[in-house]
Amino acid sequence: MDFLKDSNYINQISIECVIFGYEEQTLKVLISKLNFSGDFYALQGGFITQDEDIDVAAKRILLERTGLNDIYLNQFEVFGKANRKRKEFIDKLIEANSAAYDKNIKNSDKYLWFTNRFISIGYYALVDIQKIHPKKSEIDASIEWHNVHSIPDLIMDHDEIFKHALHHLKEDIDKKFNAFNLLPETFTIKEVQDIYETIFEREYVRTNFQKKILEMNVLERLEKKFTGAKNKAPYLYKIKI
Amino acid sequence: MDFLKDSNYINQISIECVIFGYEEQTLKVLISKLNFSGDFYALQGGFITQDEDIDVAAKRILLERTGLNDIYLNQFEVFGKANRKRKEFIDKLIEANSAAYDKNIKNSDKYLWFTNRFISIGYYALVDIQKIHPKKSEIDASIEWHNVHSIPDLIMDHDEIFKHALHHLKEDIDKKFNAFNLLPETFTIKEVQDIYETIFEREYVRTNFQKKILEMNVLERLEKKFTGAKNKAPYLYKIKI
DNA sequence: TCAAAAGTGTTCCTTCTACACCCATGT
DNA sequence: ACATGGGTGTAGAAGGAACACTTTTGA
Repeated sequence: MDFLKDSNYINQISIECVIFGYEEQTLKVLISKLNFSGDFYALQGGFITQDEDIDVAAKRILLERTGLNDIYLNQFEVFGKANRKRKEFIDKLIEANSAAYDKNIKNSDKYLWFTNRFISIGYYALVDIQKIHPKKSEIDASIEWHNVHSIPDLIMDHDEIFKHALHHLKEDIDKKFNAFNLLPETFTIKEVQDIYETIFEREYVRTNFQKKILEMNVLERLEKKFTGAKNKAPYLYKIKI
Repeated sequence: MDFLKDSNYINQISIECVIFGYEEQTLKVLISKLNFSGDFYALQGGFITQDEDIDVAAKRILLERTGLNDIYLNQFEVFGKANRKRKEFIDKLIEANSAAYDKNIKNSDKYLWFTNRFISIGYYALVDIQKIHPKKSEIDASIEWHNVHSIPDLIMDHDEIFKHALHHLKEDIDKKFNAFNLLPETFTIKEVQDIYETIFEREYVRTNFQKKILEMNVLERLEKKFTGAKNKAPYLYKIKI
């Protein structure tokens, strides 16, 4: 936790990123297991330095965890209840790891900084799982993709933040044409349909779905994709610039 | 500006409220003229105390300015550019009011606190203009309703905040059925139509508009409203609980 | 009984949905 | 040739827009 020394973070504000990825008909979210005894799972969070736009801070956090710079990102909500403190969680963590900490930790600057009331700005990100190699931060024991339907209990109000992120994703997806960000640069309509069916947990009629997507007029048709399967090769598409 | 002494505000976070009202076919916004030489106009802002939910802080700010407690409120966006500082504005203000301040003000705690970088949480509120009597805060010279099409230049990025608020209002209005909050408890469909036509700057066919609103199924029909006009009395409606 | 505005019903047109049909591909 | 899945066209259903018609009110 020595990163506090070097940096010049704004007090009492954090960013929480809900990073969504898609793979094998499954919508997934990137969750860290913290590097302490006890099962502590968390979203990807971080802080904002004094000379950093909040959007830039969010991108930095994403870069640290995914290695990618140009990730699709959406600020969706601020979580600002007065009782939003890490105190309860940090105390539990210290208790579960009592061997590692001396008794005076609760008087330390770090402890006070961390257990203060925090306001969190929620972002959700959409990434192509194939393109990234999740990299744990210094406080993570591991960082892994979890099916959105089977995530572990998360610390603090991260469960709520996650649920709200998913809700906003569903609301935005047709308005902002952003589902394509879950796919590689080029993709077939079928792949888009799979994503929609996964996210909205319903089926779409193939032929109508095709029209709906193409009528959005945001895709550019490229060459055909020959997969070796014994059927007509589908066209590849990419997002129009 | 002595309020800083008493309170225990969170540093570097503020709330900015865009308060919309409706009157005489006009959408209006409540803007303060600050109590200093030079024409400084601003949205309704404030800070968050350490033990206060952000939504509660926004409500408190609204209560201070309008006297109303149960105002419709929507958090719509966070403004967090690194260069969001009041410094430029405060310096201009001090210059325009140099007689009132001694040379050392720029070393004062107040000056440092205020000119720091701030992250603002944007809320918009919808109120019935008839119900409130705008009350200026201690730094206001006056507080007045302005037609959204002719607001004065605002300080800092308040122009941008206002524009984004209006944009979000338009997006939300059908989704959240919130236009009714601009009206008294009971109202006629015609009054709702006037609001829609004002906000979206287009006309609606009366008969179809009536159906659209009633089919939302959020209104309860009450008795008729006899105005004395020589025409059929329209029904009054109120929002279903 | 007339003018003005509210409320209801009907027709027309656009859009969405379901499905039939044809096309390309590899075995 | 044929099984498989992609792409296009079309008829029917649903939803929205335009407008005619009826009702209510006060003069």
